[in-house]
Amino acid sequence: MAKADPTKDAGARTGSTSLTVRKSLDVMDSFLDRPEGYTLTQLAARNGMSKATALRLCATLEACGYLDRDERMIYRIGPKVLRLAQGYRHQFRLETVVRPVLQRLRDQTGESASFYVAEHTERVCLVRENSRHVIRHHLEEGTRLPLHEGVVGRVLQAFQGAKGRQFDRIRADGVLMARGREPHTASVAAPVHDMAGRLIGALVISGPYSRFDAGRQHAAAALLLGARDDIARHVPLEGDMGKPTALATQTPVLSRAG
Amino acid sequence: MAKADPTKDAGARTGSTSLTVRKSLDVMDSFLDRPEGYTLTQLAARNGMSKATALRLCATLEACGYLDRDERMIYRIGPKVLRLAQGYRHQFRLETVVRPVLQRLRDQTGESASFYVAEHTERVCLVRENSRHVIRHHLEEGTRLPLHEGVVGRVLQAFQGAKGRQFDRIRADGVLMARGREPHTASVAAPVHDMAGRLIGALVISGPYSRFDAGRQHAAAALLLGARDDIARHVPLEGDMGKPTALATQTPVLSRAG
DNA sequence: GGCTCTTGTTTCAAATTTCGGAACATAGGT
DNA sequence: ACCTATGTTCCGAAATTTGAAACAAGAGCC
Repeated sequence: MAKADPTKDAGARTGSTSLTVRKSLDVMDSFLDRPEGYTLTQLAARNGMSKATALRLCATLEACGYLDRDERMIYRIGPKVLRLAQGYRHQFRLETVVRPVLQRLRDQTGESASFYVAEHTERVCLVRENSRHVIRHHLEEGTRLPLHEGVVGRVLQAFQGAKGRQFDRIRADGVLMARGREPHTASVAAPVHDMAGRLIGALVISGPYSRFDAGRQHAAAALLLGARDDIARHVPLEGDMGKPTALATQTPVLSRAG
Repeated sequence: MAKADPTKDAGARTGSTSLTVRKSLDVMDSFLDRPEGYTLTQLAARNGMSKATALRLCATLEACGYLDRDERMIYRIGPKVLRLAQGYRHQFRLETVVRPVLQRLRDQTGESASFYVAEHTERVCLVRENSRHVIRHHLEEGTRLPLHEGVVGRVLQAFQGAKGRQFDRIRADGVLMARGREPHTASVAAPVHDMAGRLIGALVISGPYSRFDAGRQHAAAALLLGARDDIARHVPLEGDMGKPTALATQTPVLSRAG
């Protein structure tokens, strides 16, 4: 290679990663900003490589269906991506993406983290990771509570479009921090939407007010927003895999190879 | 490299393609058969490479979001694919995928090729490539005809679920070859579905019966099936980009880069 | 026409990067 | 405790990747 890239080791944590493959994936990523497509020269310039290199990478991506070229020589995202996305949707289960996020939230805050979905006039706790403290806000997965009660309830109602100054405020803030439904508790909740903006459910962190004070609530709120985006990034559009509730009820995936 | 792969030049037509990148894409392709995921050893075995190599490739794909690894170390399709598919849908226009296919069909058969969609009680000729012969079946794009007339009309009705022995037969055959709506013409038509099985429209090849005889019709029918699959592979699921008709009416895409 | 500027493509030798075997760490199963 | 399976790291040999430059082909302009 000609130039020594100072960011070369930035991407490699453990083991090592293939430089060539990384470049080809960077090329693919270019299309996130600009789905309309690029000409070869544009791609080469954007990713800082010679036209010769860009051509070879693009030719490979095109041969495998990951890129497509129209009659004007414009590179576009190829149809193979559609098939992969289909496969993704097929294996997708909300729980498997939500649970690791909740575990991280619980470890970061020390308090209990849960994910709720609205169902008719109730809200269901689909996934939950309880705090490890002895004194904790404890609840079992599957618990159903009235939709109009509690911090999560208000958040879900707000982002279902409920009217009123209280809900306007929640929508404006994007998060809700408040004393909980039960005494001595405090909760921080935020809605989760898919990439198309449809409401999926809500994340909550709950703990005893004596420990989970205003300062920690604010810290939790920031973490919550990151977690929300992380989940949103994994949720496919559409309801062609059933209702969110059904997702958690599906049978476990993973089978052995053949 | 250790082993000399005899299929090495098979994928490289012009210029050359990157072997490393191709391998990494082969890894991605593995997930089309098995969206539930693979363990590292499975992937290495399936693609005939050492675990060390598979690990390096997968690590790169994972670092870029194209693969994901759950707590059991199972590799799955990553969320980046979702975002790319979203970009694909955004730039997708039915016409840009249909027209090249029609051009190829016209060049292969010598006759006129068109793509129709059903709309209420009519069928609309969205895209058309007329034969280059002086004697030809000629029609302009945008022409609207009654849904109940002609070879295409019967095909569209059949795959919209119309009842009757005539339509059962068409559904069973998958193609319809017959004398056309007008005298001295013959047509071969086949339906086009998306990957979820929803009817998109129909492809037709039409010509003067004196030239477009039974033999050539059969040849055309085979080509039609290939073209149908080719289109289907490019059409995203859902109607979240509007009705098919709207797709052709959209303003041209392609703009300059910045 | 002739000229220029752009784009996409091919070639080639230098050298960086990839490759796989083997050794290692860890976990699970018997 | 043993044994097997997995995922991971290391290393030198070897082949691949790389960019510059030259080439072909258009588009635009004077």
